[in-house]
Amino acid sequence: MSDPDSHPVPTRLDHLPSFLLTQSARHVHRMVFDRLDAADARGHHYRMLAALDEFGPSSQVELGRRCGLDRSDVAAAVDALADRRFVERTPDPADRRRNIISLTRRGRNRLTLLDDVLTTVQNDAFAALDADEREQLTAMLTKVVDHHTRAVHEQRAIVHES
Amino acid sequence: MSDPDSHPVPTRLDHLPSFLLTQSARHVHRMVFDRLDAADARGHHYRMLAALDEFGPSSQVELGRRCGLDRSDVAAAVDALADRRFVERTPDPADRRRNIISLTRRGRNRLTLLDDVLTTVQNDAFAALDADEREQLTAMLTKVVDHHTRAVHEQRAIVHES
DNA sequence: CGAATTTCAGTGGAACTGAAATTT
DNA sequence: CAAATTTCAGTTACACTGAAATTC
Repeated sequence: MSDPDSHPVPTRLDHLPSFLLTQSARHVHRMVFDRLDAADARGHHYRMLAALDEFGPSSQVELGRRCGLDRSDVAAAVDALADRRFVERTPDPADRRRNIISLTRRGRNRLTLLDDVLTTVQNDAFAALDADEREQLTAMLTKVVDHHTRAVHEQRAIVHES
Repeated sequence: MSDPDSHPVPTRLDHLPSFLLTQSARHVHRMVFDRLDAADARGHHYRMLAALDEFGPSSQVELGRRCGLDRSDVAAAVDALADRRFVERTPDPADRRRNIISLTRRGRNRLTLLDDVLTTVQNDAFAALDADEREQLTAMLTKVVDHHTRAVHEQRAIVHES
């Protein structure tokens, strides 16, 4: 009671995957956030730059889907990156509803810098795990994410059939 | 382009543990949230009831530490549970700064109900993993969480030494 | 005095909803 | 007409900060 460091977690929670997942995500997210913040960046900045680098110029919805950003938040995120000349936003001549977002040279350099930041923070955030364990972890988290993504697809397919 | 279901994730992110962790936590959290919402509950309600059930009556800070709730959010959470008679808040006669939070019989029943909800949703949220994989996952997430918790302790110890 | 507990007011990132305007 | 894209205004759960009041 008098020891401020004694706060055992209820075993019920201690064995609850969803709780462990939420807690660890919180810790890791905070570390990532702090490091990116020190570099004047946000998590979705890195994600968007990475998506543009790998898949080339794309529309905003496409970009949002690729890096797990809500349709409605892409606009502001692109604004922030365009303000600093990391990306360019140009109207699509072939479909005038769309904007085409493309990576600039500055954006590519920025991505390289953030790559370093992210690599470093992974080592700190997952210092408790050795290389094997990290691979196991990513493998299982990948399964979880894929399963959910597939579920969303099926849901959408049902809607489309109606 | 025309296929709305084609939104591959950049491989850079696909292999980034922090990204996978955040994404899966988001999916799982949403499922848990929805089920609990249907039962008129929040995640921290379950956590608090579980902590009270396992460790017995405790102060609010203690409760917060045990279930990962910020000191400042415990008050409102206790309010919500006390309003529905799931917990009782009584001043501690031995230390009048403290409130003692204790589980009521209704609270215990509530916990039983939420136990069912949580067990069910785990099966859905982690349906992509078999029993072995789930154990591996929880084992590794436990390591990650413990490591971070320990880091926080050390930080506090340093502050205390000054 | 310092330290701990409760409490409140407020901040801020993040995910999301709904809807309007434009274009296909 | 319906459907897709961008955009904006607003909501909400959540984690957190800072500070006041009380008590040890």
